[in-house]
Amino acid sequence: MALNLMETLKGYLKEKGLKQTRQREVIASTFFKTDKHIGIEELLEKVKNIEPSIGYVTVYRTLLLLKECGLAHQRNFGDGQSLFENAGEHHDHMICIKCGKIVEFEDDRIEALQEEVAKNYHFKIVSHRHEIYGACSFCQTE
Amino acid sequence: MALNLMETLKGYLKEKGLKQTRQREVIASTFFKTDKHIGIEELLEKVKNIEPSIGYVTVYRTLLLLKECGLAHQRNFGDGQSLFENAGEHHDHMICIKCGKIVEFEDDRIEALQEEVAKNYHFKIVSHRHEIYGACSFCQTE
DNA sequence: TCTTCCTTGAAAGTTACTTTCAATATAGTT
DNA sequence: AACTATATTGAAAGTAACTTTCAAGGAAGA
Ligand SMILES: [Mn+2]
Ligand SMILES: [Mn+2]
Ligand SMILES: [Zn+2]
Ligand SMILES: [Zn+2]
Repeated sequence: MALNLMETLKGYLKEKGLKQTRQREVIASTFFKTDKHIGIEELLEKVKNIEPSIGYVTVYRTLLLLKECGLAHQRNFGDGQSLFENAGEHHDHMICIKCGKIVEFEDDRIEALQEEVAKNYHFKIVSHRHEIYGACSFCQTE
Repeated sequence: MALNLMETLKGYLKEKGLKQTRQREVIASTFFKTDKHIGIEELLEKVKNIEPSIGYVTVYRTLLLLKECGLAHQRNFGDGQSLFENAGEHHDHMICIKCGKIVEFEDDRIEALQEEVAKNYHFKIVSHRHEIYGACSFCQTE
């Protein structure tokens, strides 16, 4: 999988006249191996273990690049910082306001009703976000 | 309506040992008269027409106060700044990414399905946000 | 190898708040 | 009305999380 993703990235770079670099290789491959929602600083810590000279800005720019070529999604769950995740099937999120746990969900019935609502207002959907905030199963017994 | 709202605010102030001031009166009454989603700067401009000496910070703090006593909701539609609106029936939003128009919607079926999803994950809902981004009816003919 | 254009990291800049602080304004008590 | 304790205000300073700038260094086609 990660190999495929890297190939996709390389194809995009070539197509846009951009260059392959050690930094992009390290940052992207580390990101592709991550299976959760990760912030810039946190990803920076990981890549620094491999290549200590890499800076915040390069991680930031590489994540924007991955987003641009459709390999990453940027999320904002209200705590002020962006989290990135590997692109995949569409889904929405439930966020625990006590422990920060993020649970992904997807419900085709909700998606369909959403389409219906938009249609009623002659509104053409480009994207959406549906976030549920509350207490996860572990955090309910205070 | 606005009178009732002002009374509610005054009750809250008294209850918390806070004070009634000319600034709070002007800011709150101006806000209560606003029927759209309004930013701090924009509300500041309005109140300055009545009381030019009022500053940004007082508007900011008063909006937090209104939020605290349940008379205002704070929204973030992704453009970086907060918008406030008078509290009322729960609803979600569709935001036009071309002209910025905000359309409110509410669908009990979606709300119910959302409850169902949360229940499946043993997740206790505290709040949620469901935002649809796209083109409003006016902005579809580019 | 040459040369052009891209990339990098540090530092500076930006935005939208958020906090601090000294002066001033409430409002309950004489 | 005067007194007093506490809250409020506005200007200015501080913060957080990016975002842009720029000079030095690194790809990659010729
Ligand atoms: Mn996700
Ligand atoms: Mn609304
Ligand atoms: Zn939790
Ligand atoms: Zn529009």
